[in-house]
Amino acid sequence: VVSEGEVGIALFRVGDGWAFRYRRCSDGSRQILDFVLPGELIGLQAALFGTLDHSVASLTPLQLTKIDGRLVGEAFREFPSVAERLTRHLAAEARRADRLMTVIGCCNALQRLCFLIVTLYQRQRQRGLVDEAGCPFPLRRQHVADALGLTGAHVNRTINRLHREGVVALDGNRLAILDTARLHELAQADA
Amino acid sequence: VVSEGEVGIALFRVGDGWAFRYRRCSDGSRQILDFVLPGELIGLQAALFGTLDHSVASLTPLQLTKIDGRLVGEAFREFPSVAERLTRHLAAEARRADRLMTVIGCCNALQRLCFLIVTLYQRQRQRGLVDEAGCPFPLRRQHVADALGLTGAHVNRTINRLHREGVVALDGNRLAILDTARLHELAQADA
DNA sequence: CGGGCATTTGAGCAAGATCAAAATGGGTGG
DNA sequence: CCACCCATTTTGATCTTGCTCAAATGCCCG
Repeated sequence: VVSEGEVGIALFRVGDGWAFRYRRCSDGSRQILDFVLPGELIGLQAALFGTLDHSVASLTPLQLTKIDGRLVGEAFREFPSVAERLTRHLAAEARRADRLMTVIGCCNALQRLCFLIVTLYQRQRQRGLVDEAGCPFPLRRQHVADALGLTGAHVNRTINRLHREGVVALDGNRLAILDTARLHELAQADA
Repeated sequence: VVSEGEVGIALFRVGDGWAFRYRRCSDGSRQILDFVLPGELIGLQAALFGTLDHSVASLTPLQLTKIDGRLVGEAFREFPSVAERLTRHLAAEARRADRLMTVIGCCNALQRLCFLIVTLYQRQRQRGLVDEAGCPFPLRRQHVADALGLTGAHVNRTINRLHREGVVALDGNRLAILDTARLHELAQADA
């Protein structure tokens, strides 16, 4: 719903809703690189480079605020604190990418899944989006699969297993964590 | 030979030699996140955050220049063009991470290997490190495996296959590309 | 009620892992 | 110059995880 393109200096702030950044392989398969949560930015790379080497799509309806990308260049000259914050944001994304890559490269399906659940939960908790009933989780099986380098069928089996064992409950668009200790133990592959 | 730590605001420039950034999983396996070529920086994340969430190790003897990480903070205030260049460097690393993650998540062993060979070759060509006999390639089989999410044994079989088919020659510490067209065709999984 | 999409499930398959052993192949000290 | 040592590469046999493909089920919404 948002963009799939390559060009432009558009920068957006997501006021509300979820999106994700992804790349397609030559065989059509998709790798989801990161999820964009409410309050985060889309297109920072474009503002810096003039091109985006990935695509962005929405997971839920988005409420976007457009920011003129040329302001980014100016920020470096006139608002150093803004520039520094942008740079930190970039570095935080890079850290998430490093962690996800490590999990995809080193871990089995169960560990990957637990990692994704834990990180999405924690990112939402930091923003106060978690309540006692859990938190939003608007991903379909296929999104989970494409984020973790698995197939939808196998993700489904693995989720069901976690459910059967009483670790998490993932129904429709909500996530509830039932056994935090066990979940973290399984996801510990990160740091 | 360099660092494995977590703290410090040290920033280094690699004058000569190769290094790599990596993370370890709980089971001891290693994911190589990126390679650091001559002329590049180590520890930019540390300079921005005060911590590094990955480790760095050398692949060949390194000649390092230490830079005071506090200068980075100052750069934002006083040398906007330097700050902007640092930010671009960070964004370039992020792009490489996105590409590598996509290949690991979506591609088979042969495609992953070709991708790595192509990207390391091209990065060296940009720096004029390639001659008619090929270019340096100081990675052991295990480094290739850990960068691509494979095992050393399987990397070896795949490299031998590429060699047998006359696509590349990887002996000791040098890489020679014999059939550029075929190699790129196999590596096309990127963009 | 019906169409379309997502989830679920099964059976069979295959790419790559695992484990261990054998073969290289430099580098080094004698 | 040679013999030895250690790391790396190479190879084989076997196994497992996760993939593939397809069918069945369920669900939402018009």
